[in-house]
Amino acid sequence: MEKILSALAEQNRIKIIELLKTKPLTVGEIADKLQLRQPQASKHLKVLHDAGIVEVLPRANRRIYKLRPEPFQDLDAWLDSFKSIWEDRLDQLDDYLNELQKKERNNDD
Amino acid sequence: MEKILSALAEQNRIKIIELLKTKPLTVGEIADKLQLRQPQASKHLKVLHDAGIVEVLPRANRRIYKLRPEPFQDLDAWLDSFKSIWEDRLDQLDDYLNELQKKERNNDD
DNA sequence: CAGGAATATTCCGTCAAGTGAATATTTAAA
DNA sequence: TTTAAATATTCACTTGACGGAATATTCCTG
Repeated sequence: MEKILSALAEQNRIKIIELLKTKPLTVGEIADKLQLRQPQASKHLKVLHDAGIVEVLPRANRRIYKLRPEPFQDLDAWLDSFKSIWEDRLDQLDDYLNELQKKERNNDD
Repeated sequence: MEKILSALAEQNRIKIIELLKTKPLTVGEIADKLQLRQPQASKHLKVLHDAGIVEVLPRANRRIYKLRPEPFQDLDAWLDSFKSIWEDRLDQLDDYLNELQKKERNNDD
């Protein structure tokens, strides 16, 4: 999970994947649309590629980059495990405070 | 989105929020469970707090940290906007390749 | 009010990541 | 086979983030 999150935790790369959300694009097109120099675009795409977030389709001397669904599905599944916190978090806090008080009472013995 | 992702993109902080998923905890408890020194725990919690991922409840000289649901909801909503890629991405690629070929044919004129 | 527990902050050193510029690589085309 | 286009890689530089150690702060308790 850290690898995916790290790869996504950068402004330019966020913009890149939001671009690719619409459709696959070549390096040059990405650099153009985001006002990036070509080497920077390639570097960011390499980070995304190493994290498995994009894949490459060579086509002549172009490289078409497109999103891979897996990391997004992984993230989604991971996030699911946090969904409980916006359902029953008040109960959790109550439980915890009660527990704390119990400990403190025990210490008084 | 970058702020949230950056805050989450670190192993120790991932572990912290996974701990807090169960219930709120104090700094000392978090440091204990994760084998972190207290200052490091405090620092990571500060990063999470600055990103709005956790909130603090002072209770005497303890600080109880708990997850805030909002950033997770935000992330979830953001991820939703990518769901299409694992539904109709093949069509997208087809479209794109057709488009590319059309451009190339035009260049031949 | 002195002492101790819990937590936060600061300082320092190190290392990873980002940018820019230059260059290498690959492929198509003349 | 030389040239040009598209992309990747390397190098040098700078900055930000992390860890460790020490210290400051806050609050409770005797």
